[in-house]
Amino acid sequence: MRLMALQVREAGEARYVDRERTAAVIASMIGRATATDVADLFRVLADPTRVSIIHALSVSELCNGDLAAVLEISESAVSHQMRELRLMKLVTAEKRGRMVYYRLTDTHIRHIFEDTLRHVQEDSRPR
Amino acid sequence: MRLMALQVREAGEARYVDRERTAAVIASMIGRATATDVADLFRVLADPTRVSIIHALSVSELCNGDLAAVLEISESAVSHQMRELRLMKLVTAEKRGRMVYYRLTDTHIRHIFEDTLRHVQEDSRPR
DNA sequence: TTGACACTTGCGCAACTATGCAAGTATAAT
DNA sequence: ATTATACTTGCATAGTTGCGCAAGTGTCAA
Repeated sequence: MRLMALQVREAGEARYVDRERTAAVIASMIGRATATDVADLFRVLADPTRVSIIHALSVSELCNGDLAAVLEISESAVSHQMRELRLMKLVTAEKRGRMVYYRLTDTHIRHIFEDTLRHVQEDSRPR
Repeated sequence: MRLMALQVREAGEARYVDRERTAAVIASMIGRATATDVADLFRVLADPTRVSIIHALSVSELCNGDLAAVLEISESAVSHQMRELRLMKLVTAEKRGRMVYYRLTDTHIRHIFEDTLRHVQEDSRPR
């Protein structure tokens, strides 16, 4: 015998809610902190400049000046972004002489990135 | 025999560039349009509210009001975000009566999302 | 030492984003 | 018809972001 509780609208309730469905959702809900952590991670990848930087570094380690030259943007812009990428642990910086060499941190973020790049390139093929 | 062109600094050049390394990077460079496409995709996932919405929809299809109740945010906020998610093809909307039911579009974005959520939850375990 | 080079950083601002509010549309109930 | 419900949307605004500029730090050369 199955419980029939499809839609019990209680009097005085502010808005209609499907209790059966929402109960399951609420049970497996992620916290606001977790949602923010996930969002922060994606946010680092959500800028064309950083996307280009990450792609370039997936080919070779590069110093700040190399990145600026390759991407044709200012060294300041690169430096600002590298700070963010370092803070979010997506790259590591190694100082050699007066240059700073950047390298991708070996995490699965790298795979997510390459995955998505491939996906986007496939999608825009038949255009 | 291997070409030795490690670092040829030309006089009057604005800034030092490692030509050997940058040549390889430039050859496989992605265009600005592609970088923007990738960034846009990540940008949709780069907000805690949208992260929560996507997670909720990965459990069950839900209408606007259900989402507002479950996430404890306004219906307006949900609606604004759903517009974006629809535009970016992450969800599909189906109108039934006066409700609009949202469902995740079945793409690999879904996998990227679940992958990353798992990753973040692992990372924050030993805290 | 003095100077050039490679990079970083604080400030500021233009551009963008998330969402509340209030008005609007579509559907259903009365 | 009127009214309630479920959702959407334009506008306004507080908050955020990317990066130019100019000054600052550390390293090497002369």
